[in-house]
Amino acid sequence: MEEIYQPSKIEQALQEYWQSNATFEVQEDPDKEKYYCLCMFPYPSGKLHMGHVRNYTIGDVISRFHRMNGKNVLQPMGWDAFGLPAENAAIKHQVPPANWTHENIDYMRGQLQRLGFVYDWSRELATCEPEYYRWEQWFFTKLLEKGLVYKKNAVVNWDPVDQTVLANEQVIDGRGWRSGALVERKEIPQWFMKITDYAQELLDDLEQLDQWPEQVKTMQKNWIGRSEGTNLRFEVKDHQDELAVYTTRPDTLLGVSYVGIAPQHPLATEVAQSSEAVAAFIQECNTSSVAEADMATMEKKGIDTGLRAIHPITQEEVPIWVANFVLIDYGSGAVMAVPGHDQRDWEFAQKYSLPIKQVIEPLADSESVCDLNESAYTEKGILINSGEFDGLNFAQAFEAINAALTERGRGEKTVNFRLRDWGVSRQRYWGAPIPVINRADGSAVGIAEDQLPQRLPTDVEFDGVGSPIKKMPEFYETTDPENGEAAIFETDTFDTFMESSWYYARFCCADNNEAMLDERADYWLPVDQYIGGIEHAILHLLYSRFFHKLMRDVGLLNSDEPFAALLTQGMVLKDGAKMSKSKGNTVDPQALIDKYGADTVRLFMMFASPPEQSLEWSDQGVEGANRFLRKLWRSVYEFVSAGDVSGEYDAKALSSDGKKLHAKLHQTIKKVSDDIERRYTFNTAIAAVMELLNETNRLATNDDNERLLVKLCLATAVQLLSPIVPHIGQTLWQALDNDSQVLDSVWPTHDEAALVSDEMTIVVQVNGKLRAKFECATDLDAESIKAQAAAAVTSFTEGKTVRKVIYVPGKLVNIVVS
RNA sequence: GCCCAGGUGGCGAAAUUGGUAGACGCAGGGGACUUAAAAUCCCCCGGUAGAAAUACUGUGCCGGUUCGACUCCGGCCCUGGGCACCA
Repeated sequence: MEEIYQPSKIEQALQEYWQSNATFEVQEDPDKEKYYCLCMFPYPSGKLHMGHVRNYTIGDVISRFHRMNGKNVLQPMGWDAFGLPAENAAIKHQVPPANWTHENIDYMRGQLQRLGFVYDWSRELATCEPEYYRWEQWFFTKLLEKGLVYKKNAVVNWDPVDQTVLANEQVIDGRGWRSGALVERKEIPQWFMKITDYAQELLDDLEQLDQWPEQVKTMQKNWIGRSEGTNLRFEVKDHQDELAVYTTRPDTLLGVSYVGIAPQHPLATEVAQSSEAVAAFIQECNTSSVAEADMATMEKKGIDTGLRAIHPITQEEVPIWVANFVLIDYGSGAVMAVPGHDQRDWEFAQKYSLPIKQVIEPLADSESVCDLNESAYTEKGILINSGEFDGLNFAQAFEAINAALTERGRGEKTVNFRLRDWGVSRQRYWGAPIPVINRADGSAVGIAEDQLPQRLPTDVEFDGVGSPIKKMPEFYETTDPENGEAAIFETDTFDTFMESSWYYARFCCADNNEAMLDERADYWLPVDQYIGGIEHAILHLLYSRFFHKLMRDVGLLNSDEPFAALLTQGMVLKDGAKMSKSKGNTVDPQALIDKYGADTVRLFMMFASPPEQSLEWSDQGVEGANRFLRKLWRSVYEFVSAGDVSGEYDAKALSSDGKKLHAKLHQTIKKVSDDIERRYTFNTAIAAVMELLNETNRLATNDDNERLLVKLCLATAVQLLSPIVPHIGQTLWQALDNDSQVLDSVWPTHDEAALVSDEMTIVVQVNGKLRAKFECATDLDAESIKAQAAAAVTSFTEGKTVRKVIYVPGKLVNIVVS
């Protein structure tokens, strides 16, 4: 073995060995316990960033760990290859998006291999390949047949100068990012997936996901937003249409003083035809971005339509206002406003001098006060000023008012979801073509299975203004398959979340050109461990869960959920800010790999913080990680140089220090196993091995029995670290007499008997403050321990009365005095 | 604005079930080795007072529960993630 640790001399050879031996190519084996470990696949943006390195190191460590624990481990890798950045790069560098994407994939694949990640490359896929997206197109036509997708109008950000649709991120301060023109809202026909049909199941099944972080489940639950309330319909004075609203607070119905409708509401559109003021207001509302965050923070404004709604209970007339904060996509696009008991309604009423009426008073035992001059009273309470409903509490009023509305035919109890259907149409080029034919009459039909894939042309002129395929008659011109009349292929492409919603399943059978999925999917799924950024907590993970249920219901799968366990990693920061090109604070992983080797980079990533927290980049921390690896190498080198020993040691014959090290070894095995498998706290696992190595090096011995102990400690340290630092792990494992792949070795198990100590430390507190500690025999009785504790702190208890003595067995005694 | 996290030494962090706050590492200080440097090894290292023993104090802020709170509860401040066309 070499005296000095030189990663450049060991890493490449091992990577080539893993590659050429297809170390991580796996087959379905019903006799072995399977373990499917998956990291969120990367968008091929050019080169790996630190977030990728962190994500894939975590996945590689977990995969290697479970492999050493005897499981049939699948760890695949692919490319989320469609998306906006390829189009931007195409404009900037005058290169077609497909070429740019493929070059990036080739470069990044090499980087992943250079980091020592072991994937089953035989399953590699890229979503921009027709072999992949054809199945997505096929699946979409199946859903179309089943009525689970439909077309409707929806608003987009429209750049009037570039004549193009903008993504939310392309709208900067209300203006198009390239043209600088004020963005307009524009309604265009788009395809939607009926995720709302699955809202209840998506909510209910969160309960099965006991290995998901609570915060992610809470976010999804709130996103789905199930509420129980009332659908009610106001008559509109001198008008034939009814105005439907949804409310979760029917108990406040008698406090309604106006009704708010969205600017896009049909009633608003109608009034605008005869009212210039209303038309102008709606026009103003149509020059804001469609992003909800912008909607929620903008100044609340409105205008009276002049129309009057008839209150369903009192028959009073209340004004109908167009309000910019009412969302057309939520509920019915209209709200009943109760300024007394809703803060937003209250502010709006204050601004426009609308009546504020109290209909709820605080419960008798409530500490809150109702002062409608200050703010709305939003808590639930007892009804007042509500006629026959006076005196009822929330639950009683909820039932009584619903009953009254039902009796009058003006409303009913209902369940509502905040979740909206998923719009999947994008007016962009670099995506999977939506596989439909649009007929002249506006109807659409799915492309027949034998005509798929509907290929995206890749030899295109790309000028960035609109999608090239929208200007290519040779792409879109076709005929109606039923009557032969002229028709056109859809030129919109899919939202890229479509591709990332099912790739995890395709990895199970990526080579199947006859079907989207086959029986192998049921062997591997669900994914046992999914790992990715917290920023995907809602959209990607919810869409994937939805897609899984769709695939199940089309008969492609037999499980309900795609990901059994989820680990959400935090961001990589530098100087307290997220590493990003725009902030100019990125660190190129490649330069570090070249300087220190892959193991150092992997070790630093895992040691700097636990995976769910953000990770603060530190050049000195990387240096420290490298220093530890050199120390590990030197420890093994010095041991090996001093001559080999073989056999097993006799634990009973060890010195006192030897016995302590023997106990430390088993504590470390126990802790590291638990830290990796259950807690995912790789940082504390590494710290534990550091402690073991420090103690091992401290045991100076020439005794052969103790040298055997040292050898086992070193070999175990190497083995426990090998999932994290596989190159040095393999090299040192061999140096310590093991003629095998450490990856094929059996993960060590601890001996419970070795953990039992005959001494323990008792902490003594007086009134909860630490005052003394002492060592005693483990089997000493409680009374003796209390007595010894009392004797140790007499200077603090003298002259005082002992009120209480608390003894936490094996840990501490707290003496309460006064 | 709404939903979800996080806040502990000079820095990254640890404390797993309410029981010794700061493990492990980085930076810094002192020492050993060396002609010298690097590398390596040893010691110190939250703050205040003290020669020291030790005492007081300390986990974003204010309050509460408890024998005991980084940990639980209420209120606030700040930072980050998401908000449906970035991925």
